[in-house]
Amino acid sequence: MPATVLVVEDEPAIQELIAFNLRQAGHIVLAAPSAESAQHLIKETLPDLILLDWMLPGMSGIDFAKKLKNDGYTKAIPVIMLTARGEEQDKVKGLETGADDYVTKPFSPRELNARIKAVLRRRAPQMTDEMVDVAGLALDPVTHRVTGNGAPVELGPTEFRLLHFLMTHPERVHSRTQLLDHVWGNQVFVEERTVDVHIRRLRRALEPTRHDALVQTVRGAGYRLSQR
Amino acid sequence: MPATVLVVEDEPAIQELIAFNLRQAGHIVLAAPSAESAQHLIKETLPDLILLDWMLPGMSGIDFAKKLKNDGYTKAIPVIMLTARGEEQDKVKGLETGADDYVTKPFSPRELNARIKAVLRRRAPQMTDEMVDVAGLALDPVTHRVTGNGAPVELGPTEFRLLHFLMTHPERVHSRTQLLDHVWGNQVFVEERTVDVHIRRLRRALEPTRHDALVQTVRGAGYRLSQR
DNA sequence: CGCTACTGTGACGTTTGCGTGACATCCCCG
DNA sequence: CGGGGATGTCACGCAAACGTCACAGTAGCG
Repeated sequence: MPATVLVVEDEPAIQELIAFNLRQAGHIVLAAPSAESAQHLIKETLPDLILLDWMLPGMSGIDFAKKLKNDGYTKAIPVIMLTARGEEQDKVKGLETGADDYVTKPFSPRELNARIKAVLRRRAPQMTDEMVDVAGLALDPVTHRVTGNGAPVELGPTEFRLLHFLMTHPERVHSRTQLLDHVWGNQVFVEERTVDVHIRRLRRALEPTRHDALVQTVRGAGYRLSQR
Repeated sequence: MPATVLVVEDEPAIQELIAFNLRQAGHIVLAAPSAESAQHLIKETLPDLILLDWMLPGMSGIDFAKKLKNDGYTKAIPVIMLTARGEEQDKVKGLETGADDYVTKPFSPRELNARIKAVLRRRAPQMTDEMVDVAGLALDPVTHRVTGNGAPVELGPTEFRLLHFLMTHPERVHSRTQLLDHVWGNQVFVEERTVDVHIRRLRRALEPTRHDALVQTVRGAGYRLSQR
């Protein structure tokens, strides 16, 4: 899970250290030496997380966090405070301002990464998890099981997501592009023909119970899941 | 009797205080500062109990409780309200919304723990302390013993909690993240792959009685305890 | 009836996720 | 303080899953 992280830190040495570790962990790192430059970057790039130094020149980290809160950003963007001392008072203050967590310097890279992961995890959206049933074909996102007239159906992860999407949007024709967006995620680049192959694999898995007929091809347009 | 408790409280100081006491009492604590984040956590982790602040930013505790009731959650998950004043009116309102108990701030840790114990006992007699049995694999939380077809099974503490959680939530697929939340508690920061290793150790311990086949891998999703 | 554009299908090389053993560290108890 | 169990992390290897291609098959149209 690569994330875009904005590091607001005036000390170049620490800045570099943090950035290096984050990049090692696969994150995309944006750096801002001051609160002012940070504000611009936030508006422009909407990072997934902000690492905010407790002490900043001009405007203190705590004031900056308050400002972010007023602007409505902290609701969307988690903030982790970096503080030099581990005093309880600082912790409480930091959390009061809307920070989601805090880390005391010096910190280990592992701890920082772990906390970042944990904070991001809390914000991650989730998909609907209700059972879907179409013409005897049943899919349960919770148990991750698919049955055709009661008999178990074996599917790979991608086939599962593909079927889930089709079943939650039946009758409607989906272009290959749309399917790539919804099933693969719009950040990935894969050939459109890849969809064909997965449709094929899905159909094959549904063959034993004749449910493969539900997956219909609409020439020149895409695919559709019929309800009958 | 360890239980998973979700604390919905926006005040960090009180949040910390409650969490500390609950962990002392052996509970696993999940924290949410707002109603929104709480909703996500509830769906993800299905806590055994919810401690709900009366006053919350954005949505009041009472509204949130109503929402939970409409979603059908309060039938399964007990709710204890935290209210600042002990006025009779609040109590009535709170209980009307489906809360199972209420505690007035400030409260003593002892009182809170007692009420938690009472609510869990009253509301969910089968949940925490009862024996669990799945396909000849029996786990007794009270004696802390596990047997496969009568033969004793040796487990470490973590493996025991892991198996207990899986057995009390069978069939359902749990992501590594969810397992970390439930079995480890979200205050610890460990790698997700650690779950794999403990699954491995659990399987090895269950091998002699062939019960290791119950612990199934769902590629790209997580793990599941099959009932067959 | 034949041409063309589009889709089905099998095969193949690559990637990714998971299982597994080994190792370092921590913590408890003697 | 030292020894042993429990735990977290790492590295390696394998197998499932994936994406892509080539070619066969089919539908639609003039």
